[in-house]
Amino acid sequence: MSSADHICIVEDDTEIRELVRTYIEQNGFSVTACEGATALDRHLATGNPPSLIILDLMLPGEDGLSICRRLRATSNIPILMLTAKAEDVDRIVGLELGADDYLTKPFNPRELLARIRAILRRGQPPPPAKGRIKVGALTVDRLARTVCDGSGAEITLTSAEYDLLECFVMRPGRVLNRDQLMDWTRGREADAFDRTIDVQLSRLRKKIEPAGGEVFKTIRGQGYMMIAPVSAEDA
Amino acid sequence: MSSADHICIVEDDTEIRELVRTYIEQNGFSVTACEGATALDRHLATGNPPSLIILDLMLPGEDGLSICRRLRATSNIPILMLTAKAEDVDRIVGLELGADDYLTKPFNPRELLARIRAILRRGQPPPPAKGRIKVGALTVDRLARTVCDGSGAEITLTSAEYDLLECFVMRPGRVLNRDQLMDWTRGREADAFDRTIDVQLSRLRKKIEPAGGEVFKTIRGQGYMMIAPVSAEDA
DNA sequence: GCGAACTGTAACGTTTTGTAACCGTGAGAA
DNA sequence: TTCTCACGGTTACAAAACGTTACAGTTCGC
Repeated sequence: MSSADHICIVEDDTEIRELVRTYIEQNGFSVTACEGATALDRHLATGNPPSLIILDLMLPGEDGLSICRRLRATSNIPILMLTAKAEDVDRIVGLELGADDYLTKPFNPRELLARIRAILRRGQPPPPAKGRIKVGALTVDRLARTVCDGSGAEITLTSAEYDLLECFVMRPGRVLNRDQLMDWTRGREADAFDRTIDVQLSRLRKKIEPAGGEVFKTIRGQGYMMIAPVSAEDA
Repeated sequence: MSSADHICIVEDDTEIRELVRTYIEQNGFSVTACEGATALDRHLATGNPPSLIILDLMLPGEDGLSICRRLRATSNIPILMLTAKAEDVDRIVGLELGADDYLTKPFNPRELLARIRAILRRGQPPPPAKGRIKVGALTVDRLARTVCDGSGAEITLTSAEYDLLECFVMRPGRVLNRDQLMDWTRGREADAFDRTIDVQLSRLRKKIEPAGGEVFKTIRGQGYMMIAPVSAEDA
């Protein structure tokens, strides 16, 4: 989640709206507050889409359900629904319409923040556990355990190299430390001066970065992160 | 994916269970909803295996990880795991216990449907059925215990070679270690420095890979995996 | 009993991997 | 700024795992 994440809140009750705005601004997000559908549309029309929309269910004029349905027809911006009553119908309908999460009022602001973060962390839907995944210019096939470059030619990786790559592919955009990587690839702890992961990552880089551009970023003192954009390949 | 695809959902929370059931039924699947491991086992015992099992990670009694591991010992039915916490994803993907995909709650039903379809489209593991099975360019006839290449010409395998091949055909996409293979083909344990399986697999490769392309992948330190796509041959 | 085919064991060559060593780089201190 | 030092990148080498071949024991049909 970048520090510049922008959140849009659509809520008619001024008090709640400003409360939420203040709270999440204090926590490092930039916020646009909208009173209703019209203001939201105006904001979206600026061509600067938010990372997340918080949408009240009950609104004068066009209600949250309708807005949600309308947004979903054209966009995938995550939506967090607010509902006044914890009625099953609302939950069902809300989720069916494509909201990513919901919260019933009154809610704890920290709960709200936690859910915002959870949604943003999920970010783009995680890659499928099996099947083909695009990583920058590369294509990773989890069934065949192979990697191909942009032209479709296979890049031959050893078992250990592939295992390491897969760790990152399954957790894009996260910093993974050496202990975790050791655990996932070898199933054992890394002792203090173990450089195994560094060496393997060096070997992996040498093979795939000529074809895939910069794939890994080293986070000094912490570990490594895959920065190439990841998406499920649609057949 | 046939229109009669049957899906089994194992989830203790009644609300989510029924929500999912309703949603995927509306989208053309038939559904069996199970409250826990016991109900699932009962359903599987009917001898009418589902095309896919949706499995909640957190269950009272036997949990999802355990069920998944247990199912994988004997079957290839695709499994989609549901987890409440993003951290659990590490357990699912890290522990390699054979789930085909996963989704974190709360999830968007459209996302769920997309993943169900993706898994079924991959058409992963076909029935451990008798009859003819296509393995990449090859055709394996389990009744006659024969293998033919793309042109229909028979590739003569010895008995041990065929047995070994069949182990993989019955469990495509899974890593099989030497102990398992030894047990299934010879019915005995492999002792520490037994290279029997390696030699047989080498002989098998030499015979079938010229005709079938790359069929087996060596997973260093673990065993072998069949990566050629497998499907039941339609008559 | 004989020969051919099959299979397990041992041996040898190749590839992969962990360890150690060396060097470059960047961040913080002086 | 320069110095220092911890950290990470890379290479070299030895050990481990794997692929393959040769050979000898076994089985099976005749």
